[in-house]
Amino acid sequence: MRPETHPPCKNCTCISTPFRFLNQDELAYINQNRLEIKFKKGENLCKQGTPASHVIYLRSGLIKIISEENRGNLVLSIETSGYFLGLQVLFKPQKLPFSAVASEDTLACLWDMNAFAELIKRNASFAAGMMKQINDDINRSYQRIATLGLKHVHGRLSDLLLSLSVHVYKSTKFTTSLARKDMAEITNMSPESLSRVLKDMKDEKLLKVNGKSFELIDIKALKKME
Amino acid sequence: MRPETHPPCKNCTCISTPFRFLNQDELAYINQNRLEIKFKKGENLCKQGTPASHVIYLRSGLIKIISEENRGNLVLSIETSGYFLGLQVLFKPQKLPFSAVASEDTLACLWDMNAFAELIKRNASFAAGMMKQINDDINRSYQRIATLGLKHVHGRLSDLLLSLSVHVYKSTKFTTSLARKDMAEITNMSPESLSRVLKDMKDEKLLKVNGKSFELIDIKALKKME
DNA sequence: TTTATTAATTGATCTGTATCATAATATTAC
DNA sequence: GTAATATTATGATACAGATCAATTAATAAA
Repeated sequence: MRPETHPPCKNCTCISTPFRFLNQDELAYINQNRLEIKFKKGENLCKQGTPASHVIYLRSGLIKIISEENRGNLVLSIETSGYFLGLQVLFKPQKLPFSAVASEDTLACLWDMNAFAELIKRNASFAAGMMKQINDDINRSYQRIATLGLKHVHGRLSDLLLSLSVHVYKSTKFTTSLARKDMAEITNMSPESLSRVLKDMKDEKLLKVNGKSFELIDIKALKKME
Repeated sequence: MRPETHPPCKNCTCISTPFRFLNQDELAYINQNRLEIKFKKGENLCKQGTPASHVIYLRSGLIKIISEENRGNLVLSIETSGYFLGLQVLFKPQKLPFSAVASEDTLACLWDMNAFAELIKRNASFAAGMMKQINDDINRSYQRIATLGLKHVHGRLSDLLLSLSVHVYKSTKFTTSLARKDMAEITNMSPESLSRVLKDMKDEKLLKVNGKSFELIDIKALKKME
């Protein structure tokens, strides 16, 4: 990862986020504690077990948040531009309970976590805005618990494809940087199962696949998959 | 559920929570918007699909937060006294994405959610304190994703027993109100599997069981279960 | 108490998905 | 271009855990 030249926070696109509640002084303060970093595909944005040092705003790219356990790793969520990574551990001084890894090249802003926490304690509107962000997280994480706990491989893959379509690539037709192995990891199934399920879906004309290019055809049926 | 007589917030035990950051006026304000309710075992504290109306503080008892899906219900978490239910949907005006059901008789304080949100937007320390509560939630929910996704039945039951021991009953020896069926639901396995796994654990002398009374013997081994 | 009802256990079988093995395809190196 | 390597797909088998069926134990009712 390497530093970049960058516009100050007050001119940044992320101003559309809870940052809009900050005044000029506060923006200047947080900008002083900011780094802009490019993470290459495969690089860690943060590492489980280390202390949290920054709140990381994703300007572009794709990351996975993973839990590293004895039995293996499990993808907790995938996130793309507009995401604030690290809010989950604000005011929790322990070691990070998760890692984050770039699934494709990712451009990010890093703010010192203490400075960030300071702003939250000074500006309640900013705090409320960030709380909303965290609540998006927790609700998606609840959704993921339900998906992993209740749905079979077909339903889990449907969920991923719909999520990529709606939240990441914003089109029913998209080309992903994710390998089959990555998709298998995210859906918590073996790559072999992923191949088979994808074949089933092609056969049932729910979608078209060509390598890493996907086109979702029967969205309604995909949503109903269990 | 029925109303109860109660001391005002300023004299309440929950004053040890982020409520300590509230001044007398703020405490009076939130107390005006408070109800104290007893939920009987089996009753809903809130229902998925309805609008969120209150933040609910658990003073005693045990509840489960569940996601109700086509395929069935899945337990997202179990919570006991000291828990704030509903923070997850603060500033998110949509319908509740989960239900909460009392697993045993539960005594709770309900605050009007709008009044609660108002306080957060006025008092940043209170906001930060509540953010910490939410972050406890999200981290436990990450943990649950990992458990459900990676561990087999033995590991999942170990996790439940350890969690009951540490967080709920605060002893290695406890008598639970949960039926086997409840425990099976929480660990996302069939009641038959639960019986078998429990038998295995007894045979391996990891714990003692007598009806609903448990004594955890080999904690270290239980923690290692996968 | 005895009976009725529900909850928990145990056994037999079935099923979804992982794993292992192999083949086909795509990508990279030369 | 061809060879080497990595990725993806397909087939055969194995296994964890669900489901179905039957039994036993516990609780509630008479």
